[in-house]
Order: sequence, then C-alpha cells, then structure tokens
Amino acid sequence: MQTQTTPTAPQPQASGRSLEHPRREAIRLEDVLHALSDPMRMRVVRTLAEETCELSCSVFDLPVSKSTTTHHFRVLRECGVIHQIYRGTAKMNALRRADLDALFPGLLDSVLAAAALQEGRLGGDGS
Amino acid sequence: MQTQTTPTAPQPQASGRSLEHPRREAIRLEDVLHALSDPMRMRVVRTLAEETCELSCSVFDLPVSKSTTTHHFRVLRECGVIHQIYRGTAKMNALRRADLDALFPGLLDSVLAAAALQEGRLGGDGS
DNA sequence: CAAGTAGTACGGCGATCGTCAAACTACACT
DNA sequence: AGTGTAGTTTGACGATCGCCGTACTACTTG
Repeated sequence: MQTQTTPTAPQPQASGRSLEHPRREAIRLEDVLHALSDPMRMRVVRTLAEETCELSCSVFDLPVSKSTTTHHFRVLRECGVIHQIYRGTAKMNALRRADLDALFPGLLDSVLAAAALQEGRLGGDGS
Repeated sequence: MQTQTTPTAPQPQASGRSLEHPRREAIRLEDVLHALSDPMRMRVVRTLAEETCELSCSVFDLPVSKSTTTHHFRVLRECGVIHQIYRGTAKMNALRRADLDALFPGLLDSVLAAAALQEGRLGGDGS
C-alpha cells in the first residue's frame, strides 16, 4: 500500500524545517514511562505500533484540539518514543522501535501487550 | 526470625488503621506507568523487587522529607503497585508482583531490567 | 496569486505534581 | 507516665501538565 504518485519523481521528501530528536543514548526511562502514562499518547503509540509504515499526525483524529495534538506528538518525540519528519505539508510519525528495543529490551512489547490486555478487560471503551 | 515477645500472643500483626488498596482488576496501566515515571518511586520499587520480604518505609532513606516519602508510598499503594500493612509502629511494604504479573505479564520485569540497564549506562549515579 | 490543508507558536486556564515544614497520631520501651 | 520512633495530615509553594482558542507558517493545488 504505497502512496507514490510518479514512478520517476520521488514523493515529497524531508522538507523544510528540522525536528530535534534525542540521540538514542539520551533517551531516559522515566521520560518514556511518563509519556506512555497519558491515554492520548498511549493511543498514538499503539496505533503506530500496529502499522509498519509512517503515519501522518492527521490520521489519528484524537478527541482533542489540533494544538493539543501537536503538544502530545511533541512530547513523544522529545522523549524519544517517536521519530517525526516533514513530508510535504504532512508530518510523518514512526515509532523508534529499534532504539527503544535496544535501550529497554522487551519494554515496549510488554507495555503494548498490557495495554491490549487491559482494553480487553475493560470492554474496549476504556471507561 | 520472628519478633515474638510472649509465646501466647502473636507478634505485632496488622494493627490499628486499615489501608485502602485497589482490587487487582481495578489496577490501571496508566496509573502504574505514571507511578513508575518518578525516580523516587522507581527507586522504591526496584529496592522492593530485590528483596523477597517486606520492607518498612524507613529503610529506604530517600533524599526527601518524611512527608514526601509518605506521599510517594501512598501513590504506589493507591495505584496498586505495592501492598502496605501496619506492623507495630512500622509500615511494611511489598511489591504486588502476583497482581501485576497477572494483569500485565512481563511488564514489571522489563521495567526493572530497563532501569538496571539504564543505571549501568549512566554510570550508576543516574545524573 | 489565491485558496485550502497540515501543523506550529503563543499565551492562558485550572488541575495535578513533587516538595517542604509544622503539628499531630500510634505504638514501643523504659 | 514519659520519651522516642515511625509515619500521617494539613496547608502551602512553585513547577508542570493537559487542554483550549487564536493567530501564524509552510506547503500544495487550482
């Protein structure tokens, strides 16, 4: 399911401004746990984990305002959980799986599994 | 290693006031992650995980005031991470391993392993 | 160029957080 | 009874959090 338009020209690549990402070694466990302790951000991370490709911010459609959405994505990026790049007008998001797995082996998987299990227990709506 | 005084009377058991603990099913992943995202509380949990027996609050000697210590233990109890009972003048703490492992398999272990790994990376002092 | 789309920056708001000191309660031991 | 030890409660503080709306920038497409 690729989104290419022209076979010859590559699609809009990393354009314009640059985003700051922490280096792998600078990622801190406390920050990651804190980032994941917010339901909105957990939702983003779970969605990102299900997909293999990058997702733009807009596909998430969180039940909060646009500025709050921006805020949550920024928290996730600044603590090293996701990687973001600009692609045309969109900003693409991807989980930093390799970095997280290298730093904290098994952590992401057990958190994701725990979230899925809890969602099952609570009937899926989380309330 | 019992602390009995009289052969007839059992040692200081769960005395006086009662402490509220969430039922196993009421433990929420967000709350656990939030609780663990604080360095002070992580330290407590890691120490508790190393010991097999209960530990009193006072053996931790956290670099914060007594009231702050009380606060952190309360957060840990109320979110279901630890179990506390009064035993004489002391308050004994234990990790709710069985509950956490049942609810979130592998989570606690990977968090503890991640904390240990990170401590190694950062040289042990965590700063 | 104009219009539209995707996301940002900048306050500001109320709630929560981590922290403390001071006064207090509960229990043990002399 | 009196002293000491362990932990609690309250109220306060500054910092951070999650959230919003408004105004803005960057890119795409007509």
